[in-house]
Amino acid sequence: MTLKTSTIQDVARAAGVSTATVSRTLSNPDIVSELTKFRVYEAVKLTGYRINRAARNLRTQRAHSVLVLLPDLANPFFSSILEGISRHLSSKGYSMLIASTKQVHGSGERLIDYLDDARADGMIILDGGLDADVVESLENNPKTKLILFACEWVEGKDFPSVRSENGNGTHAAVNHLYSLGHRKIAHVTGPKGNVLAHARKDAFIAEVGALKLELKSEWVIIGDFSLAAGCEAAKVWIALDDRPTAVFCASDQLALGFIAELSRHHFKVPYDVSVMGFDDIDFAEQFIPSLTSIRQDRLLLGETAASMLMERIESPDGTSQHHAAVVPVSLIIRESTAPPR
Amino acid sequence: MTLKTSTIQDVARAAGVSTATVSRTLSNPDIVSELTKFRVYEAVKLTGYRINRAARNLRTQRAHSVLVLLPDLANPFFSSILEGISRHLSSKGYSMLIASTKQVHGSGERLIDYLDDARADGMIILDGGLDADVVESLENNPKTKLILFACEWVEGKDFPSVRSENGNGTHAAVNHLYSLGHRKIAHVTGPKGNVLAHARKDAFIAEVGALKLELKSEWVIIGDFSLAAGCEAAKVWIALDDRPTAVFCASDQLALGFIAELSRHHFKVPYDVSVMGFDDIDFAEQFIPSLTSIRQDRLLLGETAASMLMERIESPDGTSQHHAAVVPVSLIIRESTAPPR
DNA sequence: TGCTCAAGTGTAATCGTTTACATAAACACT
DNA sequence: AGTGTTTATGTAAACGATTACACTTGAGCA
Repeated sequence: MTLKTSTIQDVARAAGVSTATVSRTLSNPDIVSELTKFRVYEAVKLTGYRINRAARNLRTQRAHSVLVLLPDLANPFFSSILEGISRHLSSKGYSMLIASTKQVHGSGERLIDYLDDARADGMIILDGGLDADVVESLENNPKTKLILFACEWVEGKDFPSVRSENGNGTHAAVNHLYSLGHRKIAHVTGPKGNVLAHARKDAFIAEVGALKLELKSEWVIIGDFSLAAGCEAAKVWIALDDRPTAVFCASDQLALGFIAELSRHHFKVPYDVSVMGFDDIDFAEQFIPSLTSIRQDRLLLGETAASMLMERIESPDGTSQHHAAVVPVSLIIRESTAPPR
Repeated sequence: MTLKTSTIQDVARAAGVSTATVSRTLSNPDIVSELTKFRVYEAVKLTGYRINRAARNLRTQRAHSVLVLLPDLANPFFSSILEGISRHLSSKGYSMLIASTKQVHGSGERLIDYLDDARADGMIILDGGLDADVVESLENNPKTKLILFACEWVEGKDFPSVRSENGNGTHAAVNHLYSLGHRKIAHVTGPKGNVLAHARKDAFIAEVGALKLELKSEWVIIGDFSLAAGCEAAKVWIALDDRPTAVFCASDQLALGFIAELSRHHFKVPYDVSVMGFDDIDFAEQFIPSLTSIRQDRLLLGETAASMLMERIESPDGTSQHHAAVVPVSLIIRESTAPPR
């Protein structure tokens, strides 16, 4: 075990060739003769050579890594997306850097620094709720082409993005409830200002309109995607004079909180009211009752995001690049929805 | 918006000083005169200079980043730990690289490469279930001092580590059930071969022995930390002739699956049986019934791990380093436990 | 005055790669 | 033989920072 790791010079010496040849053998073997290749490989084995990435990164002007930005690291919703991103990146020899927008902001760092200081070649942002000035700084940077939004996006801005079919999902949800016989359907929304919340709410209202269903304004309950907001929404529902027979929640967490709170007040799902969510998180299946939901393919979403970004990183002049991708969702029917009483 | 980012040379020129002075101003301002400092800062502003990390990393022989290895990226259990790690790292100007042991292994890469090729200065491993040959390669590397296990660890090996008080937690759990009046207590374990599962099981058996409680061998049910295993364990419990009145599960997911399955068979928790978990994940509070559990402070665990590792990275010769840390746990009493009928 | 010392700055080597350019050998063709 | 082309390799200049060392001042002091 040598303490000093060996360099390309050591390999060159051991193989009796120049460093250029070693480098070529390792990164572009086709242009090197068989005999030389053999010698170099042997020398690599002998010396235990590992390429020094810092040196390569400096010389190639590439960090060989991508930054993923989450609104909040502690939110389990993102873990599968990360898995998808990571899979694609590591298959291309790239590493995945992670940070939370909150934290970066709090520490006085600027997001764009990651690109400007050559720490990352591109970034995937999973947070549509960035401050306007931050978004502007991202837009005006020369490397703005290397920024991609996944899952969420920024309304009115033209960043490349990958998202789930929020409209189609909402369509499927409302129609599922409709076809069960529900005619009075409520909606619990995500947080005000969140693009997903708005997209789903708008789609909900459009869909209910298309089916010519009654929709009282108090049947659209403002929430924030969390369990706690689901509990609050349940209290609101309970207090209604004219209660909808079905509730479509903008997230599974909302739906689970909703059901939990109802249960504390001795309402039974789906007997007293049908409830469904959006996302199909792991717990949706195990909850009692198990939750009808719209499944987002978070793994695919992550993989798509990574592959779109890699395409941009590797094609220098942005020719024929995909600008937006939409990942399909599917309706998963479980126990929490049933025909109205 | 210049396309080419400016270098330290540009700043030096703009400030009318040498690159050495610019570098000193930025990294060691105390030794530079006030006037020069002012000039350099102005020049930095003027040029929009951002340090190039690749160049610095090469010159300083530091990656200024740490690798965190998870067994499985899609497991939400780890997200708070990551948050804790990330907080500490970014406060020190370090970045967080993430990979999953599965994936690294699958791609034919070796874990130790991250250290050997200067991609990371150290690593935090959250997976005690590495293959023996992988562990050996980590042990025999000259940089082995820069590897730290968090949460889980490898039995019989002497890597630095941070973990929760698994013994104390188990003690608190069993005594909570005992003090409610339970005398027949079952345990659903984590997966065979997992260090946490073993630690908790051993502590459970010891504790039950200390209280001189009866313990039939079929009251220790082998699980694997998952919701699904919890369901299976419930079926086993139902089939017992002599059913324990309380069940201590080695994870919250197990406990929730256990309760869900019982409910499908019309058993009521805590009326028919008390159930508790370990971890205190977010859902524990919202589940119906809400779950009594042992809370692990995952944020603190992450922060502690990061700070121990940073200490090792920054002290070159390993003087007076902490080798192991234990993070306290606490008993959170909720609805899923009650006196036996 | 002459000497020492400290403070502040500049010069240039260095980190370990990649790659443009030069060179040399081998081959094909007239 | 002379020429052009291809293939394989070497030489050396980058990439953009940090830092050991040398140098220039001016102050302090006998």
